[in-house]
Amino acid sequence: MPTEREIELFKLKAEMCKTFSDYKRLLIINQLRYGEKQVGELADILKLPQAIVSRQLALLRNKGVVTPRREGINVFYRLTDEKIIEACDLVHEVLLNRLAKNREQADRYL
Amino acid sequence: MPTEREIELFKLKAEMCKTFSDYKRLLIINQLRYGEKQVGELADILKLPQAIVSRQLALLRNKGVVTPRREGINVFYRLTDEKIIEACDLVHEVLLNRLAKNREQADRYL
DNA sequence: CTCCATATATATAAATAAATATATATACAA
DNA sequence: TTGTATATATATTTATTTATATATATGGAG
Repeated sequence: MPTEREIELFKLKAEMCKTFSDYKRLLIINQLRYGEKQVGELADILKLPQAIVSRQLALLRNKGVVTPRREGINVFYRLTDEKIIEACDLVHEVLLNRLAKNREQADRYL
Repeated sequence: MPTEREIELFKLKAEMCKTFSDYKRLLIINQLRYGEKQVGELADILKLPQAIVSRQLALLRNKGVVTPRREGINVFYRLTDEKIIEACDLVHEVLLNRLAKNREQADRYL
């Protein structure tokens, strides 16, 4: 049985993972892979309304996933920790493995 | 701008990440770190009702995160891919970094 | 300094999805 | 058929997403 403290940590982890549970946020994170980008720039690239991008960035920001930097009228966002990309890439691999397995399974019925 | 196919992949990734966005499911995943466990065993260890554990396992199973193995009356669950643990550990590190930063920040105001 | 334009953030309401508790169903072995 | 382990259904509560509108922050012109 986990201790209270462990449970608290798992709750924090769950909250961080929750920020990865929306594809638009994953798209945003992916855009920040190679460096910082402005809010409007993200909205343009992803063809999403500014308010949506800003809202999602706020969520990511509150959970410490991204960090803003204001430069005059613009705000640049970057990933707070590069390990976030590593984690996303691992999930990508797991997903591909799973899809490959499904494919195999499907093939057996052809 | 991402392609339709890319967006589909990100949606699948988001769905998988969504399974990590609940602390009970993270507790379950953590229990499976070193090998398979039965449903009732998990319920006992985590002090959760059987129906809840079974339901959460069903979610994880549907997204390919865990795999069941029936042995008579019992069902053993294991992680489908060990990379899941690596990903969770990365999130753990990111979280610790973040907490450390907050601590630093807090210290500056003491 | 005031007014305006631009970039970003937030508030709110409506729609949608998820979690929980409780009850019930299924699967298997004796 | 009975007991044990696991799974599912449903209703209720609670949280999340989206769209729309509005607010704030900053820099520049006059």
